[in-house]
Order: sequence, then C-alpha cells, then structure tokens
Amino acid sequence: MATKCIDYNFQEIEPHWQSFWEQNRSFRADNASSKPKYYVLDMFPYPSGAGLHIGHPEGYTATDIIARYKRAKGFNVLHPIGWDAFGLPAEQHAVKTGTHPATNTAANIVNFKRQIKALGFSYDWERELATTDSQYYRWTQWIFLQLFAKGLAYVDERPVWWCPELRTVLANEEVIDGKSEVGGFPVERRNLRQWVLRITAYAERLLADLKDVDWPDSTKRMQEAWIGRSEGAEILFQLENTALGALKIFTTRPDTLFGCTYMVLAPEHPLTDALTTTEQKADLASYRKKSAGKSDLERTDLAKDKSGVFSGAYAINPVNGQRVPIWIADYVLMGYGTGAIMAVPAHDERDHEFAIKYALPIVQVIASGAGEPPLPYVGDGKLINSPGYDGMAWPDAKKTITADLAARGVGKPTVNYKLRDWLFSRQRYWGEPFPIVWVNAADYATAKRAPGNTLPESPVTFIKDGVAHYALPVPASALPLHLPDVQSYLPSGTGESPLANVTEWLEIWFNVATGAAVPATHVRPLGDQWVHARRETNTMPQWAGSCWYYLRFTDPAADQALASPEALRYWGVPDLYVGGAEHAVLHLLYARFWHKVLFDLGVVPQSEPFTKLFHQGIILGEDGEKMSKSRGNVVSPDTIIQSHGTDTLRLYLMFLGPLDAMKPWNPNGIEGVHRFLQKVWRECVGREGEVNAKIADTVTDSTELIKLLHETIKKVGDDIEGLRFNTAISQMMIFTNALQKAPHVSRRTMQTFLQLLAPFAPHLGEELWGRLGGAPGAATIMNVPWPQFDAATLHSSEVKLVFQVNGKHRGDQMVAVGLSEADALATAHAHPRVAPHLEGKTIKRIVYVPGKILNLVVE
RNA sequence: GCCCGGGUGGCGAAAUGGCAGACGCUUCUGACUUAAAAUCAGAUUUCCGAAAGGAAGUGCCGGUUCGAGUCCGGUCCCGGGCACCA
Repeated sequence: MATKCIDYNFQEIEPHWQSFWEQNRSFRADNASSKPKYYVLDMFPYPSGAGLHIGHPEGYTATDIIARYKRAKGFNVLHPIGWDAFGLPAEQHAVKTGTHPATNTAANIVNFKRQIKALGFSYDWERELATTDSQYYRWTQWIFLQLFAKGLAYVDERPVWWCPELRTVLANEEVIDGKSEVGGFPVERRNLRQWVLRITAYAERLLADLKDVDWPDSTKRMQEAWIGRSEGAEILFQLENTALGALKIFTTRPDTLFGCTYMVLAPEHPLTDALTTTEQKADLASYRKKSAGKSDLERTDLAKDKSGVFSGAYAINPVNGQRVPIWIADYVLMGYGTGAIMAVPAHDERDHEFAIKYALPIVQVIASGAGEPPLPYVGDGKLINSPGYDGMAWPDAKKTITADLAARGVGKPTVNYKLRDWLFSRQRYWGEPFPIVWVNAADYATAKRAPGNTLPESPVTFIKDGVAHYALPVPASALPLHLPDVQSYLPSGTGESPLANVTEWLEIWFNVATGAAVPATHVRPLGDQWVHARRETNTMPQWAGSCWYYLRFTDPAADQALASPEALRYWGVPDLYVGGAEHAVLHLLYARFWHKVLFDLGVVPQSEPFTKLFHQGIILGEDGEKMSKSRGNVVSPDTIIQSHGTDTLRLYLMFLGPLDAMKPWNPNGIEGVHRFLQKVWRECVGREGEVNAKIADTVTDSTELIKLLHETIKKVGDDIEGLRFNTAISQMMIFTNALQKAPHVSRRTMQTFLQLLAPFAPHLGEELWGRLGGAPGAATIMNVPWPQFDAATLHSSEVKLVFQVNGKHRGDQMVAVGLSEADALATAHAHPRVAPHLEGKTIKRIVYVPGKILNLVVE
C-alpha cells in the first residue's frame, strides 16, 4: 500500500513504510527455519548523551544493505541491535548532576532508539538488549564465575592512575599531560588491588587461530603484534652478594650474552630494595618517585631521554664470569618478561643510548659482513669476541648458547609474550558487580569442603594489614547480583569504588550454599552455612558486557543459560561483523578470549566468535578534521533526515567512498544523491502521481538496455557481497541515466531495477514497488527473490582493442572477439591514428592480449 | 617511539599489471521560463595549439616490466591504535 503523495515526499513515505514494517514484524528472525541462516552484526553502540553520531549510520547502513540483500537471496537473517550501556560518561554525568546513571542511560537509549528507527534499519527489535539490564549482566557475572572456577581470574596489586587531590582513580583518558582532566591536578601511578584475567594462558591459541578468520590483514597483524610472541631465553645471573640468590632475565638475543656490559631492573622489581647499597638508596627513592608519574608509553619511547640510577650491586655473567653492574631504569617494564634485562649496548638501540649517557662500556659481539658497522648494530652477522662461539651465525649461536646454559642449569629457552594479563576491575559504580565475597581462611576451608563447590584449585587471596582474605563466589543460582543504590557516585576516597560506602550491602552474613545475604548488623541467621563476608567493591570494565552480547542475541530471553544450546547451534556466530577499526585489538581480543573459554566449557560449538570482520572508516567533518563538539563540525543524522530523508542519507553515506576509508563530509554530495533518487522517482511516477506513462507491460526493451540491466544486476550483487557499496551505487546511476534516455521501458525492467535499489533506499523501493503494482503474493518488495542475471545477455561479439606503440595509447577500435594476432596487427596498420606512429619504424616486439591490447615495440 | 593504514583533477572518488580520472559534486555555457528554481543538453587535470592534434601527469627518488596509480626498495607527509574512552 503505497502512499498517495504526488511528489517524492520522503517525509510522508519514510514513516509510512517504517510503521508498515513494524506492524508486519517484517524483520523478525525465527529461531526455527528451513532457510539457511545469515547472522549480520553491528558493533552495538554506547548510548552517549550526545545522541547518534553520523559514523554510526555509516556502518549500520552497510550491514542493513547486507541484511536486506541476504533476505532477498533466501536467507533467514538475524540482524539485531542493543546497547553497550555501562561506561564512564554516564558515571561522570552522575557525579556532576547526582542523577542515577540508570536514569541517564535509559533516557539516552530512548533517544538513540528514536534516531536509529528513523533510519529504517531492518533490526529485529524483539531481540533488543542492554548490558546494564540485570537479566543480561546476570550472565556476564555467570561467565566471570566460570573464569574464576577455572583459575583464570586472580587478584593482584596493579598500578593505576591516582589523583591525590581528587582522591580518586582516573582512567587513562582522564589524565592529560600528567594532570587530571578535571581540575588539572597532578597524578601518580599507585598500586591497588585489582582483578586480573589470565588472558596470557590463551596467548598461543589467540595467535594461532587468527589464521582461520576472514579479517582485514591489518587487524590480524595488529593482534599478532599485540600478543607479541617472541622466542628467547630466561637466563640466571648469579648476584655478587650470593645471599640474594640469582637474577632472572629474559632476552630474545642470548647470542649477544658476551656483549652484556650492565643489567637493568624495572624500578618496581622486587629485588631492587635488597640490592641497592646504602649510599644509593636516596637516589633510588627519588628516581622511583619520578618514574611513578610516567606511563609505559613515555617510559619506553625510543625518542625520549633514558634515565636510571646505579644500584651499587653487581651480577656475574654466566658465560664469562664477568662482573656486571646492575642499574635501575624505567625503560624496563615490570610487566614484560621478568622485569629485568641484560643490556647489550652494541646491539640494542635503547641500551646503546643508555650506555652512552652513563659512560658504560660497549662491547661488539656481532660482526656485519662488511667492515665496521656503526653501533648499535642490529643487523645480521656472525659472532665475535665470544670465546667458543666466534664465527657462528647469530641464529645458530642463539640456540647453541641457550642449550649450553640449560645444560648448566642457568638458563632455558622460553617463549615470551608482550600480551599482559587483562586488568579487569574498576573502582567505579556503573559496572557489573563482581559475584564475589571475601571471607577468612577458616570459613573458606568450610566452603571448600562443601560438595559440589565451584572453587578454583588454588584459592584467590589477598593480604591486608597482615590478614588474609579469601575470595568466595556467589553461587550461580543467586545471580544476578544487583548493583545497589548509592548515596554518592564519587569514589570512596580510599581508592575503593562508591560501593564501599554501602555498608548494608557490603558487610554481610553470607550463606555459602545459597548465596543469600543478610546485613552484618543483623543477628547472624541460624545454620552453619552462614559466614561473615565482605562483598567485592570493584566493578567490571565496560568490555565485560561487549565480550559476549553476540551470543545473547541468538536467544535474548533465555533464563536457564546465556542462550539455549539450540539457539547457539542454529545461529552460531555472526557471519559478518562490522565496526570501527579502533576496536581492532582490545574488544576483539577480549571477546575472542571469552569465546574460547566458553568453547572449552562446551557452551559454544565453535572456537572463534567473528569469522568475518570489516571495519568502516571514519567520517570527518566538512573541514577534513575529526568531528567534535569543540570544532563545531558535527553533523547530526536527524538534520539530514529532516531535510533530505533517510534514503538519501543512507545512499549518501554509502556513495561517499569505500566503506573502510576515512572520508570528509560534503553537503553538496547529499544534493547529488538526492537528485538521483528524485530521478528514479520521476522515471516511475508521472506529474499527477500516476505511474509514468513510459512504463508499459507491452514494451520490449532495447538490447542495450537489457544488457546494461544485467550488467547492473551482476555488479550490484557482486559489490554488495564485497561491501563495495559506492561502486554499486555508481552502476545504478549509470543505469538510471540510460533509463532516462529510453523512450519506453518495460514494467519488468523497472521492477528489477527497484529490487536492486531497495536494500540501499528501502523506503523508496517499497513505495515505487507498490505503485508499479507489486507482484503476485508480494505486498512488499522484500519478499521478492533477488533478480538473477542472464550471462547470455552479457556476451558480446565485439570488444574494444586498444593499440599501444611503445606502451603509449595511440588508438582503439571495436574488433571481433577472438581476432588473430595477424589480423590485429593489420588493423593497427590500417588505423588512421596508429599508422603514423608505425611509419618507417621496425617492429621489434609484439605484445598481444586478445580482446584487450596490442602493444607494438618499435625502433 | 612502536604497531597499522593512507597520499590520484577544484572536491568525494573509479580503475583483474593493459585507454588514468567511470559515477557524483563544483564551476561555466546553452535550452526551457516574463523571471527564478527545478529539469534537460554540453564543457570542466595541466601545458602547447585557432583547430586537428601533441606533450606531461596518480606525494617524492629509484627499480622490475613490452606496459606501473597498481609490484619491489627507499623517502617525505597525513591519519588511526597503544592495554582504565568506547
């Protein structure tokens, strides 16, 4: 049922079809279907207060085109949307205004939903979800319990940004040039008790399985680099003060061991205090203070000045017994390797710079093939100054020296990863509470004895003021553990989250078997299952909810599992996942990790979550700069929908350039695609709103038009599959230009074209389809099978042959397909534009590519 | 700094190693109109030329090839990520 409007009145047409789809539940995905399934997923948005950014509809339009196209191709399509709704901005807003983050988040979701609906995306809204919904985070907490039970979650002291003035932990983003974003106060690195997930246990698989996924190469390479596998050796250096034992270092270059002239410990290394001689203590203390204010990025920057202090202590080089001074410098990180290195200034840039600065000796042990290389030399070569190994190629020496050290028990080959365990807790309010309580040793022992407990092999503990606290999980049956209301959203001031102030919730009598809780101020309930406990006050980071939402979409109402096994088996994982490249590492790596854990548990049937991945590019402002409020170059989708309509916006976003490119916004381009849609309208609809008189059932289209139609069917189909929407649109424009020139056109041809256009401009597609009379049994264009192209019509008997002389284009001519080389040559000689360039010349070489090119190399 | 991208007309771009600039925008000219808008037709890389035509041209330097925007080496510039922004 098309509208009655006379002109292309998108303000009437678009809402009309949107309510049609909604009433008919047109995009409902059925969990039981005989059709093949296709699951296409967008990275779900964080519902910020600013509303939808123009970058959102870019990626969402791309997946919507795919979803609509796949439906027309006969697939049962799952195309869901939801809200990644925990996060820092809602919390900051709450701190500022006192509004509950849930209230603020709900309002933002309403706004986002309105905007997304106005864009006409074919989402199955019956599967909408939000990570902040307790029925959702119940399962986020459940997954955490599995990680905990498997020993993949532990507690450790980790450095975080701390602002003494604000008495709060700050996110990296809230620290600008070493000052707090709010107030500009100094900040420092401070150790706090944190939950950490053992992602490193999966490093090898996360690396190896990258070969199985269809992802952009750049993203795979970034993940590879992030995991950062390197083979080397752990080597023990005996300390001169034998009472302190040995120093364990990691190196990727054991072959350069004879060039080690000093050693470096990270300032956080546990041995530093014991090592440092009395006269060096003061230096160390002040140095530590300085480096505490630096990020890892600043510490390891090759361009930054290196600094360090001498500890006063020495170690013994295991290969030659030499005394090696031990330095403490922050260019070595505690989080990588063993937090200690052997420095080889002749063959490492940072070591070299450091050695020059502090006048430490430099010994070359790798010779380049030719002459004296400038130091540091990091290239290929053979060993020198290494008694017993001289002349050996360095990769061989690496193996041999490592083996020799291993034989003596002072070293072993090791694989090391840059990947560090995942810091998984935040000292914030607006996140999933950990389903964990802390109890004393005796109560933990009681719980451990209980049959069917889900405790890890070794207990997770921390010690505070000499007392050990043991982590006890809240039983899965007691989930969700609700986020309690708080008086203030400001952190407690001690580094703990605002939850630490909710005494009633925090200090409890805890039932070990059921997970029930009673405030500790009440009388202890009867029964020996009740123990005194303190709840975990940390919350989970935003990543938690986004690590598994794609699974929940398959069965969003499931209450016995995160999704039913049947749904997980039917829908599997997304066939296509589209989102920004800014997620290339973190989100995608974390989700892969969780998925593999769930795979190992038998919850999901496949080991990788995202088989095919694509990144949409960023849309810049009109000025070519990143869109931002402060620059005043932000474009809102609402404005464009008002002025030109959703179909125009969708088409424009896709026409702008390749989906993965970064592209500036151009208001003139909007007019261009709008004109194109107007032109399509005029080809279908006459002045009074009637069907255009040039369209008729009795018309036979010209061979050229039919050929072009089939070329267009092929190109649009191929381009959608390849996510090349810009060139698909060009082809449709070319076809429309041809339509315009044709005096008559068959209804059939026009309808076929509308089918091609419909995934891009669905409202206009439906409207014009309806006006042309639809087709039997197809009130909506979406129910019509995608057109097939006829290869026979694409075949032609003539092709254009290009003539080149010495590689330069000199002319071209239509020739018969399969023309012989001799005939091609004769044609070239006869060609008025080519012949002059051949006159009086000797042809030295003929390159003939039939149907393409004839290149004549002449003297 | 490290990792990952990208540099093609006035602009967004297109081009299985084979006609560089499709398609769209912009600007200009013309038609229609009393006029304007809309629409339609044409032109729109640079240089030489009245034209026909010719030459140069895909950030820069070099290489491979009959032929390079495309492949290789180097270099400059711009952008994204860097573990608590999402």
